[in-house]
Amino acid sequence: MADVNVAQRPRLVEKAPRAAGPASPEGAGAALDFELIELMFFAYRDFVAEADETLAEFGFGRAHHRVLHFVNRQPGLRVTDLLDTLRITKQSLGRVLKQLVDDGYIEQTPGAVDRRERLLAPTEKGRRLALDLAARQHARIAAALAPLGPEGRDAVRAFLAGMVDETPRPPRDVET
Amino acid sequence: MADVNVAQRPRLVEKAPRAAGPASPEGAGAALDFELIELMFFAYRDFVAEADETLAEFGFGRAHHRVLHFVNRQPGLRVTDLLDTLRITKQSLGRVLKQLVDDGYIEQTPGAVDRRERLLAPTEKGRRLALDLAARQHARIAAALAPLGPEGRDAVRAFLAGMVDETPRPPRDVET
DNA sequence: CCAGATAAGTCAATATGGCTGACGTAAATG
DNA sequence: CATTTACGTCAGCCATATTGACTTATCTGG
Repeated sequence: MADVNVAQRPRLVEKAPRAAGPASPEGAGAALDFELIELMFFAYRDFVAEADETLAEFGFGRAHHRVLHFVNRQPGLRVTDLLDTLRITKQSLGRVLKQLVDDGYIEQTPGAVDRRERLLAPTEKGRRLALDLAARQHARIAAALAPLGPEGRDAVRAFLAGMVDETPRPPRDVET
Repeated sequence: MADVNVAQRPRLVEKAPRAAGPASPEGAGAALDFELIELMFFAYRDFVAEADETLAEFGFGRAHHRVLHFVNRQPGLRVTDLLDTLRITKQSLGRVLKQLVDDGYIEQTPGAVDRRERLLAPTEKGRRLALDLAARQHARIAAALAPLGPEGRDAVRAFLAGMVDETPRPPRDVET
Protein backbone atom coordinates (compact mmCIF):
# COMPACT_ATOMS: atom_id res chain seq x y z
CA MET A 1 0.00 0.00 0.00
CA ALA A 2 2.72 2.46 0.95
CA ASP A 3 4.42 1.14 -2.09
CA VAL A 4 3.87 4.35 -3.94
CA ASN A 5 7.18 5.84 -4.93
CA VAL A 6 7.17 9.23 -3.41
CA ALA A 7 10.31 11.28 -3.72
CA GLN A 8 11.11 9.91 -7.14
CA ARG A 9 8.81 11.43 -9.75
CA PRO A 10 7.38 8.86 -12.07
CA ARG A 11 8.57 9.45 -15.59
CA LEU A 12 5.89 9.91 -18.16
CA VAL A 13 5.33 6.89 -20.26
CA GLU A 14 6.01 8.71 -23.45
CA LYS A 15 9.65 9.08 -22.69
CA ALA A 16 9.14 5.85 -20.98
CA PRO A 17 10.49 2.65 -19.69
CA ARG A 18 12.59 1.89 -22.72
CA ALA A 19 10.60 -1.26 -22.14
CA ALA A 20 11.76 -4.63 -21.12
CA GLY A 21 10.67 -5.82 -24.51
CA PRO A 22 7.72 -8.12 -24.21
CA ALA A 23 9.32 -9.99 -21.37
CA SER A 24 9.32 -8.95 -17.75
CA PRO A 25 7.84 -10.90 -14.85
CA GLU A 26 4.33 -9.61 -14.16
CA GLY A 27 2.26 -10.51 -11.19
CA ALA A 28 -0.31 -12.13 -13.43
CA GLY A 29 2.46 -14.14 -15.03
CA ALA A 30 1.65 -13.01 -18.53
CA ALA A 31 4.02 -10.13 -19.35
CA LEU A 32 1.80 -7.77 -21.22
CA ASP A 33 3.01 -5.63 -24.04
CA PHE A 34 2.29 -2.33 -22.32
CA GLU A 35 4.65 -0.54 -24.61
CA LEU A 36 2.70 -1.19 -27.77
CA ILE A 37 -0.62 -0.76 -25.97
CA GLU A 38 0.41 2.73 -24.97
CA LEU A 39 2.01 3.57 -28.27
CA MET A 40 -1.25 2.74 -30.01
CA PHE A 41 -2.93 5.36 -27.86
CA PHE A 42 -0.28 8.02 -28.30
CA ALA A 43 0.22 7.40 -31.99
CA TYR A 44 -3.45 7.58 -32.81
CA ARG A 45 -3.99 10.59 -30.59
CA ASP A 46 -1.37 12.61 -32.43
CA PHE A 47 -2.31 11.15 -35.81
CA VAL A 48 -5.80 12.61 -35.60
CA ALA A 49 -4.96 15.71 -33.60
CA GLU A 50 -3.19 17.24 -36.57
CA ALA A 51 -6.18 16.80 -38.85
CA ASP A 52 -8.47 18.12 -36.14
CA GLU A 53 -6.75 21.48 -36.27
CA THR A 54 -7.36 21.89 -39.97
CA LEU A 55 -10.92 20.66 -39.67
CA ALA A 56 -11.69 23.15 -36.94
CA GLU A 57 -10.98 25.97 -39.38
CA PHE A 58 -13.82 24.69 -41.52
CA GLY A 59 -16.15 24.16 -38.61
CA PHE A 60 -15.85 20.41 -38.93
CA GLY A 61 -14.84 17.62 -36.62
CA ARG A 62 -13.44 14.14 -36.86
CA ALA A 63 -16.72 12.69 -37.93
CA HIS A 64 -16.77 14.92 -40.98
CA HIS A 65 -13.24 13.92 -41.81
CA ARG A 66 -14.04 10.24 -41.86
CA VAL A 67 -17.07 10.72 -44.03
CA LEU A 68 -15.31 12.98 -46.47
CA HIS A 69 -12.31 10.70 -46.62
CA PHE A 70 -14.18 7.58 -47.57
CA VAL A 71 -16.46 9.39 -49.97
CA ASN A 72 -13.41 10.82 -51.66
CA ARG A 73 -11.76 7.43 -51.77
CA GLN A 74 -14.78 5.69 -53.19
CA PRO A 75 -16.90 8.07 -55.19
CA GLY A 76 -20.29 6.55 -55.85
CA LEU A 77 -20.45 5.08 -52.38
CA ARG A 78 -23.91 4.46 -51.00
CA VAL A 79 -24.97 5.66 -47.58
CA THR A 80 -25.27 2.07 -46.41
CA ASP A 81 -21.71 1.33 -47.48
CA LEU A 82 -20.53 4.28 -45.46
CA LEU A 83 -22.45 3.08 -42.42
CA ASP A 84 -20.80 -0.33 -42.73
CA THR A 85 -17.37 1.19 -43.04
CA LEU A 86 -17.66 3.65 -40.20
CA ARG A 87 -19.79 1.42 -37.97
CA ILE A 88 -21.92 4.25 -36.69
CA THR A 89 -25.65 4.73 -36.82
CA LYS A 90 -27.64 6.29 -39.60
CA GLN A 91 -28.55 9.17 -37.30
CA SER A 92 -24.96 9.95 -36.44
CA LEU A 93 -23.94 9.84 -40.04
CA GLY A 94 -26.94 11.86 -41.14
CA ARG A 95 -25.97 14.89 -39.14
CA VAL A 96 -22.44 15.25 -40.45
CA LEU A 97 -23.27 14.15 -43.97
CA LYS A 98 -25.98 16.78 -44.20
CA GLN A 99 -23.49 19.46 -43.21
CA LEU A 100 -20.97 18.28 -45.78
CA VAL A 101 -23.62 18.28 -48.48
CA ASP A 102 -25.04 21.65 -47.44
CA ASP A 103 -21.58 23.18 -47.36
CA GLY A 104 -20.79 21.86 -50.81
CA TYR A 105 -18.17 19.24 -50.03
CA ILE A 106 -20.19 16.22 -51.05
CA GLU A 107 -22.75 15.67 -53.80
CA GLN A 108 -25.56 13.16 -53.81
CA THR A 109 -26.90 11.67 -57.01
CA PRO A 110 -29.70 9.12 -57.22
CA GLY A 111 -28.52 5.69 -58.26
CA ALA A 112 -29.10 4.91 -61.91
CA VAL A 113 -30.06 1.29 -61.37
CA ASP A 114 -31.69 1.74 -57.95
CA ARG A 115 -33.13 5.19 -57.55
CA ARG A 116 -33.56 4.81 -53.80
CA GLU A 117 -29.84 5.04 -53.43
CA ARG A 118 -28.07 8.36 -52.97
CA LEU A 119 -24.63 7.86 -54.37
CA LEU A 120 -22.06 10.03 -52.69
CA ALA A 121 -19.20 11.80 -54.38
CA PRO A 122 -16.92 14.65 -53.37
CA THR A 123 -17.18 17.99 -55.09
CA GLU A 124 -13.96 19.58 -56.27
CA LYS A 125 -13.89 21.54 -53.03
CA GLY A 126 -14.45 18.34 -51.11
CA ARG A 127 -11.70 16.56 -52.96
CA ARG A 128 -9.29 19.34 -52.18
CA LEU A 129 -10.03 19.27 -48.48
CA ALA A 130 -9.88 15.49 -48.34
CA LEU A 131 -6.54 15.42 -50.11
CA ASP A 132 -5.18 18.23 -47.99
CA LEU A 133 -5.98 16.29 -44.84
CA ALA A 134 -4.66 13.07 -46.30
CA ALA A 135 -1.44 14.78 -47.31
CA ARG A 136 -0.73 15.82 -43.75
CA GLN A 137 -1.44 12.38 -42.42
CA HIS A 138 0.65 10.88 -45.17
CA ALA A 139 3.56 13.11 -44.24
CA ARG A 140 3.42 11.96 -40.65
CA ILE A 141 3.26 8.33 -41.68
CA ALA A 142 6.06 8.73 -44.19
CA ALA A 143 8.23 10.37 -41.57
CA ALA A 144 7.57 7.57 -39.14
CA LEU A 145 8.34 4.98 -41.81
CA ALA A 146 11.45 6.70 -43.12
CA PRO A 147 13.93 5.15 -40.71
CA LEU A 148 12.55 1.69 -41.38
CA GLY A 149 13.04 0.75 -45.00
CA PRO A 150 10.49 -0.99 -47.20
CA GLU A 151 10.27 -4.18 -45.15
CA GLY A 152 9.32 -1.89 -42.29
CA ARG A 153 6.26 -0.67 -44.08
CA ASP A 154 5.22 -4.22 -44.87
CA ALA A 155 5.48 -5.15 -41.22
CA VAL A 156 3.47 -2.12 -40.17
CA ARG A 157 0.81 -2.80 -42.77
CA ALA A 158 0.53 -6.44 -41.74
CA PHE A 159 0.37 -5.50 -38.09
CA LEU A 160 -2.35 -2.90 -38.51
CA ALA A 161 -4.33 -5.19 -40.78
CA GLY A 162 -4.04 -7.90 -38.18
CA MET A 163 -5.47 -5.57 -35.55
CA VAL A 164 -8.66 -5.17 -37.56
CA ASP A 165 -11.63 -7.42 -36.91
CA GLU A 166 -12.29 -9.10 -40.16
CA THR A 167 -16.03 -9.28 -39.94
CA PRO A 168 -17.00 -11.56 -42.79
CA ARG A 169 -19.55 -8.82 -43.52
CA PRO A 170 -21.79 -10.57 -46.04
CA PRO A 171 -21.12 -9.32 -49.57
CA ARG A 172 -23.97 -6.96 -50.17
CA ASP A 173 -23.54 -7.52 -53.87
CA VAL A 174 -23.10 -10.29 -56.38
CA GLU A 175 -20.84 -13.33 -56.10
CA THR A 176 -22.85 -15.95 -54.16
CA MET B 1 -18.70 14.37 -62.97
CA ALA B 2 -20.70 11.43 -64.21
CA ASP B 3 -17.58 9.56 -63.26
CA VAL B 4 -19.31 7.84 -60.41
CA ASN B 5 -19.17 4.12 -60.94
CA VAL B 6 -22.73 3.04 -60.84
CA ALA B 7 -23.46 -0.55 -61.62
CA GLN B 8 -20.26 -1.77 -60.06
CA ARG B 9 -20.56 -1.62 -56.28
CA PRO B 10 -17.53 -0.06 -54.70
CA ARG B 11 -15.73 -2.53 -52.51
CA LEU B 12 -15.30 -1.55 -48.93
CA VAL B 13 -11.85 -0.36 -48.17
CA GLU B 14 -11.36 -2.94 -45.50
CA LYS B 15 -11.14 -5.73 -47.99
CA ALA B 16 -9.62 -3.12 -50.10
CA PRO B 17 -7.48 -2.11 -52.95
CA ARG B 18 -4.67 -4.47 -52.17
CA ALA B 19 -2.99 -1.14 -52.63
CA ALA B 20 -0.65 0.06 -55.26
CA GLY B 21 1.93 0.24 -52.54
CA PRO B 22 2.88 3.83 -51.92
CA ALA B 23 3.14 4.50 -55.60
CA SER B 24 0.27 5.27 -57.96
CA PRO B 25 -0.19 8.44 -59.97
CA GLU B 26 -2.45 10.81 -58.04
CA GLY B 27 -3.88 14.00 -59.39
CA ALA B 28 -1.92 15.95 -56.81
CA GLY B 29 1.18 14.14 -57.93
CA ALA B 30 2.05 12.96 -54.47
CA ALA B 31 0.78 9.36 -54.19
CA LEU B 32 -0.61 9.30 -50.70
CA ASP B 33 -0.44 6.27 -48.50
CA PHE B 34 -4.18 5.82 -48.19
CA GLU B 35 -3.74 2.25 -47.16
CA LEU B 36 -1.92 3.01 -43.93
CA ILE B 37 -4.06 6.06 -43.27
CA GLU B 38 -7.14 3.88 -43.34
CA LEU B 39 -5.55 1.02 -41.47
CA MET B 40 -4.72 3.38 -38.64
CA PHE B 41 -8.40 4.19 -38.37
CA PHE B 42 -9.63 0.62 -38.57
CA ALA B 43 -6.93 -0.78 -36.31
CA TYR B 44 -7.52 1.76 -33.58
CA ARG B 45 -11.27 1.49 -33.87
CA ASP B 46 -11.21 -2.24 -33.23
CA PHE B 47 -8.40 -1.98 -30.71
CA VAL B 48 -10.51 0.15 -28.37
CA ALA B 49 -13.90 -1.32 -29.24
CA GLU B 50 -13.02 -4.56 -27.49
CA ALA B 51 -12.12 -2.79 -24.25
CA ASP B 52 -15.24 -0.66 -24.51
CA GLU B 53 -17.41 -3.74 -24.19
CA THR B 54 -15.80 -4.79 -20.94
CA LEU B 55 -15.85 -1.26 -19.60
CA ALA B 56 -19.54 -0.90 -20.31
CA GLU B 57 -20.24 -3.75 -17.89
CA PHE B 58 -18.71 -1.65 -15.15
CA GLY B 59 -20.46 1.53 -16.18
CA PHE B 60 -17.22 3.02 -17.44
CA GLY B 61 -16.08 4.45 -20.73
CA ARG B 62 -12.86 4.99 -22.59
CA ALA B 63 -11.87 7.92 -20.45
CA HIS B 64 -11.96 5.73 -17.35
CA HIS B 65 -9.86 3.14 -19.11
CA ARG B 66 -7.09 5.57 -19.91
CA VAL B 67 -6.98 6.95 -16.42
CA LEU B 68 -7.00 3.55 -14.78
CA HIS B 69 -4.41 2.24 -17.20
CA PHE B 70 -1.82 4.91 -16.52
CA VAL B 71 -2.47 4.95 -12.80
CA ASN B 72 -1.93 1.22 -12.77
CA ARG B 73 1.20 1.55 -14.81
CA GLN B 74 2.68 4.28 -12.67
CA PRO B 75 1.39 4.04 -9.13
CA GLY B 76 2.17 7.19 -7.23
CA LEU B 77 1.37 9.34 -10.26
CA ARG B 78 0.27 12.87 -9.53
CA VAL B 79 -2.85 14.36 -11.06
CA THR B 80 -0.72 16.80 -13.02
CA ASP B 81 1.32 13.98 -14.52
CA LEU B 82 -1.87 12.33 -15.65
CA LEU B 83 -3.06 15.54 -17.23
CA ASP B 84 0.18 15.82 -19.16
CA THR B 85 -0.02 12.26 -20.33
CA LEU B 86 -3.63 12.33 -21.40
CA ARG B 87 -3.61 15.92 -22.64
CA ILE B 88 -7.06 16.69 -21.36
CA THR B 89 -8.27 19.34 -18.95
CA LYS B 90 -8.43 19.10 -15.21
CA GLN B 91 -12.21 19.21 -15.39
CA SER B 92 -12.47 16.35 -17.84
CA LEU B 93 -10.12 14.26 -15.78
CA GLY B 94 -11.85 15.19 -12.55
CA ARG B 95 -15.11 13.71 -13.62
CA VAL B 96 -13.85 10.26 -14.45
CA LEU B 97 -11.20 10.17 -11.74
CA LYS B 98 -13.82 10.91 -9.11
CA GLN B 99 -15.90 7.97 -10.28
CA LEU B 100 -12.92 5.65 -10.22
CA VAL B 101 -12.06 6.76 -6.70
CA ASP B 102 -15.66 6.60 -5.48
CA ASP B 103 -16.10 3.15 -6.95
CA GLY B 104 -12.93 1.92 -5.30
CA TYR B 105 -10.66 1.42 -8.31
CA ILE B 106 -8.17 4.13 -7.46
CA GLU B 107 -6.82 5.41 -4.14
CA GLN B 108 -5.49 8.86 -3.43
CA THR B 109 -2.84 9.45 -0.80
CA PRO B 110 -1.34 12.83 0.05
CA GLY B 111 2.26 13.24 -1.05
CA ALA B 112 4.79 12.74 1.73
CA VAL B 113 7.11 15.50 0.61
CA ASP B 114 4.49 17.81 -0.87
CA ARG B 115 1.21 17.38 0.90
CA ARG B 116 -0.73 19.27 -1.79
CA GLU B 117 -0.26 16.36 -4.12
CA ARG B 118 -2.72 13.51 -4.31
CA LEU B 119 -0.72 10.52 -5.41
CA LEU B 120 -2.78 8.05 -7.36
CA ALA B 121 -2.57 4.31 -7.11
CA PRO B 122 -4.86 1.48 -8.16
CA THR B 123 -6.62 -0.59 -5.54
CA GLU B 124 -6.47 -4.34 -5.92
CA LYS B 125 -9.83 -4.17 -7.66
CA GLY B 126 -8.47 -1.46 -9.92
CA ARG B 127 -5.38 -3.42 -10.70
CA ARG B 128 -7.44 -6.42 -11.66
CA LEU B 129 -9.62 -4.45 -14.04
CA ALA B 130 -6.65 -2.65 -15.57
CA LEU B 131 -4.82 -5.89 -16.15
CA ASP B 132 -7.90 -7.59 -17.51
CA LEU B 133 -8.32 -4.87 -20.09
CA ALA B 134 -4.63 -4.84 -20.89
CA ALA B 135 -4.64 -8.59 -21.33
CA ARG B 136 -7.29 -8.39 -24.02
CA GLN B 137 -5.47 -5.66 -25.83
CA HIS B 138 -2.25 -7.55 -25.48
CA ALA B 139 -3.82 -10.62 -27.02
CA ARG B 140 -4.95 -8.65 -30.03
CA ILE B 141 -1.53 -7.11 -30.47
CA ALA B 142 0.22 -10.42 -30.02
CA ALA B 143 -2.02 -12.01 -32.61
CA ALA B 144 -1.31 -9.23 -35.05
CA LEU B 145 2.42 -9.53 -34.42
CA ALA B 146 2.53 -13.29 -34.56
CA PRO B 147 3.01 -13.61 -38.32
CA LEU B 148 5.81 -11.06 -38.26
CA GLY B 149 8.69 -12.30 -36.18
CA PRO B 150 10.68 -10.21 -33.71
CA GLU B 151 12.02 -7.73 -36.26
CA GLY B 152 8.37 -7.08 -37.06
CA ARG B 153 7.68 -5.90 -33.56
CA ASP B 154 10.67 -3.61 -33.67
CA ALA B 155 9.44 -2.04 -36.86
CA VAL B 156 5.95 -1.56 -35.43
CA ARG B 157 7.31 -0.05 -32.25
CA ALA B 158 9.54 2.33 -34.16
CA PHE B 159 6.72 3.30 -36.46
CA LEU B 160 4.24 4.02 -33.70
CA ALA B 161 6.85 5.90 -31.70
CA GLY B 162 7.59 7.94 -34.80
CA MET B 163 3.94 8.87 -35.10
CA VAL B 164 3.97 10.47 -31.68
CA ASP B 165 4.68 14.16 -31.31
CA GLU B 166 7.69 14.36 -29.09
CA THR B 167 6.82 17.50 -27.26
CA PRO B 168 9.96 18.34 -25.34
CA ARG B 169 7.58 18.77 -22.40
CA PRO B 170 9.84 20.49 -19.88
CA PRO B 171 10.92 18.09 -17.16
CA ARG B 172 8.72 19.04 -14.27
CA ASP B 173 11.32 17.69 -11.92
CA VAL B 174 15.01 17.92 -11.25
CA GLU B 175 17.83 18.09 -13.79
CA THR B 176 17.92 21.76 -14.88
C1' DC C 1 -50.01 -6.01 -59.22
C1' DC C 2 -49.33 -5.75 -54.59
C1' DA C 3 -47.16 -6.93 -50.06
C1' DG C 4 -43.16 -6.60 -47.99
C1' DA C 5 -38.40 -5.50 -47.83
C1' DT C 6 -34.94 -2.05 -48.42
C1' DA C 7 -32.51 2.77 -48.83
C1' DA C 8 -32.61 6.85 -46.93
C1' DG C 9 -34.06 10.60 -44.03
C1' DT C 10 -35.81 12.51 -39.72
C1' DC C 11 -37.60 13.59 -34.81
C1' DA C 12 -36.68 13.16 -30.02
C1' DA C 13 -34.24 11.90 -26.12
C1' DT C 14 -29.96 10.46 -23.82
C1' DA C 15 -24.95 9.52 -22.71
C1' DT C 16 -20.13 10.48 -23.00
C1' DG C 17 -16.21 13.03 -23.10
C1' DG C 18 -14.18 16.84 -24.48
C1' DC C 19 -13.95 22.23 -23.70
C1' DT C 20 -13.87 27.27 -21.36
C1' DG C 21 -14.23 30.30 -17.46
C1' DA C 22 -14.40 31.26 -12.79
C1' DC C 23 -13.47 30.27 -8.04
C1' DG C 24 -11.85 28.20 -3.68
C1' DT C 25 -8.59 25.97 -0.59
C1' DA C 26 -4.52 24.10 1.05
C1' DA C 27 0.23 24.00 1.02
C1' DA C 28 4.81 25.17 -0.65
C1' DT C 29 8.14 28.71 -1.58
C1' DG C 30 10.85 32.94 -2.26
C1' DC D 1 3.87 37.36 3.99
C1' DA D 2 2.78 37.42 -0.93
C1' DT D 3 2.72 34.51 -4.59
C1' DT D 4 2.56 30.34 -6.87
C1' DT D 5 1.22 25.67 -7.28
C1' DA D 6 -1.75 21.41 -6.90
C1' DC D 7 -6.07 20.12 -6.74
C1' DG D 8 -10.97 20.33 -6.78
C1' DT D 9 -15.41 21.99 -8.32
C1' DC D 10 -19.52 24.65 -10.19
C1' DA D 11 -21.76 25.89 -14.42
C1' DG D 12 -22.43 25.72 -19.10
C1' DC D 13 -21.34 24.51 -23.95
C1' DC D 14 -20.29 21.45 -27.92
C1' DA D 15 -19.41 17.25 -30.71
C1' DT D 16 -20.36 12.72 -31.36
C1' DA D 17 -22.29 8.76 -30.38
C1' DT D 18 -26.51 5.99 -28.93
C1' DT D 19 -31.76 3.96 -29.06
C1' DG D 20 -36.35 3.93 -30.72
C1' DA D 21 -39.93 5.22 -33.68
C1' DC D 22 -41.68 6.81 -37.89
C1' DT D 23 -41.99 8.46 -43.02
C1' DT D 24 -41.14 8.28 -47.92
C1' DA D 25 -39.69 6.35 -51.98
C1' DT D 26 -38.53 2.54 -54.47
C1' DC D 27 -37.42 -2.14 -55.58
C1' DT D 28 -38.61 -7.10 -55.73
C1' DG D 29 -40.71 -11.61 -55.28
C1' DG D 30 -44.82 -14.22 -55.38
